[in-house]
Amino acid sequence: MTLACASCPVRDSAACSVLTEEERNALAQAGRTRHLNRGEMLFAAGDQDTACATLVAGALKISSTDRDGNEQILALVHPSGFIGEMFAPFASHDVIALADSQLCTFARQDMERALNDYPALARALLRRSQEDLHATRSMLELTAHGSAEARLAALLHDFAQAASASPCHPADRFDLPLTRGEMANMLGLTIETVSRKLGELEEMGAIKRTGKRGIELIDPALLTVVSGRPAD
Amino acid sequence: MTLACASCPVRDSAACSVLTEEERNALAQAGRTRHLNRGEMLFAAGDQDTACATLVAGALKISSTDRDGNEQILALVHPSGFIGEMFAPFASHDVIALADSQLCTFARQDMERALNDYPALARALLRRSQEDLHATRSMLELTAHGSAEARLAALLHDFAQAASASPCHPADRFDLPLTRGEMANMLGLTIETVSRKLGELEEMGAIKRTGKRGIELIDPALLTVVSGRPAD
DNA sequence: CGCATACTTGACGTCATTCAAACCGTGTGG
DNA sequence: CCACACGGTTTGAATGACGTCAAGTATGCG
Repeated sequence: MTLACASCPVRDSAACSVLTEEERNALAQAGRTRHLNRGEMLFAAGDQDTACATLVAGALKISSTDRDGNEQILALVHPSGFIGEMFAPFASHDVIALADSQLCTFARQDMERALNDYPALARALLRRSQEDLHATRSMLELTAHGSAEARLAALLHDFAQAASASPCHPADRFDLPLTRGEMANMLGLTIETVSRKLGELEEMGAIKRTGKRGIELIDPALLTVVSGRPAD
Repeated sequence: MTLACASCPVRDSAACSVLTEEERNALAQAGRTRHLNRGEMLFAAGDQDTACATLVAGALKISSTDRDGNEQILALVHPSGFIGEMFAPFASHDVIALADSQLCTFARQDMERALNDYPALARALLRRSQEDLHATRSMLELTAHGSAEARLAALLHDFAQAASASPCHPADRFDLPLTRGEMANMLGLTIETVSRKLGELEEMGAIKRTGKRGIELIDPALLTVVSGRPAD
């Protein structure tokens, strides 16, 4: 199935939004849409012919599995995000759908050609890559020095931002996009610790849990303080 | 002082190595060399007019400081490495010289122009950025799940690689480029823990310490096992 | 209803931190 | 030359945070 850019929900925010209409159409010739069900894998660490892709809808996780079989989530990918190993000979991490997802994929060689043909695309991807780098470094900052509570508070804060439409105001009510287990292994904690700290955050009046996944932000400022991160 | 690319020690490995002789000369017009003494800062988090730079000699650290004044080293930069905030309005981290260093700096607007004029440069920087992203993610992997011992072993392994001329064989003798304190705050540990674990690694026969900074790899394989990372 | 999956809660152990003291190499001044 | 102070490092003992193990509580689905 070829691409229907005209009706694409991320046509104005994805990397390809920097292209002219003409260029985009040309690129679209090489692309294919792909659907991934929750739990399905786009590619695995070690794969040699990894596709590149823009996420159109849904959510992905980038994760790695150590020798003991423990998974570690390294990053989440939201709609309009770009995935792809354009330079290394093989993928270093797994990419798996966290929810049913819609992708727009390109063969690696096509992507490489597009990078040569459309300099604006290379710049757009460079920008994204730098943003990803920042995000990853701020995770690193958190996991290296922060307590379990701080990590969880920061994660909740990030989710609140992602759940909100406006970029710099967190949503005051949202559903956790991850299970406890997924949060735990993203933060380098255990399920039990996540559960306990979530309870403590509720006790101290920062949040309120409704059901298993519903979160209401009672005191966003307190959450920010606990997280030890600079204010919004 | 303008640039002397002809005698540049990283002329074949830095980002600008993808340019033609002519393009490089044009870019060199905009560049300036700069010397930083150990401890001097290239720019600080929050700075608005950050320069871009290629490290020619020496070593830099990218670090951030939390509200309590604790520093956290997020990444090291080795010669031929590139630093620069080309897209965000201000720097998010400090960049400080770990050793006396030689840089080749460019004003941000000049760099932006070069990015437009030389598509190959944008691709080269994209590639670097992706590599940095991988490196940061593998640090993240380590600090999230790994024990103090594993983190230290991995760091030593990385140093051994960096100290060696050949890319995929670690040097069997090298000097630690960082103090205990710097290692500690890179790994999210305390000085004491680093010191103790270093002792334990020596006891178990993985390494031998000579003086305060000299390290000899007795059993590199053991080190890799302890680090929990995939083999070379 | 029965079973599975996700989550919560408690008791206990382990490992890194904290606090405190000693150690060592180096430079400075008497 | 020695005394001394200083930064970086090592070592020890006690505390505390998070992990582990194990039991118990929803919630959903056949």
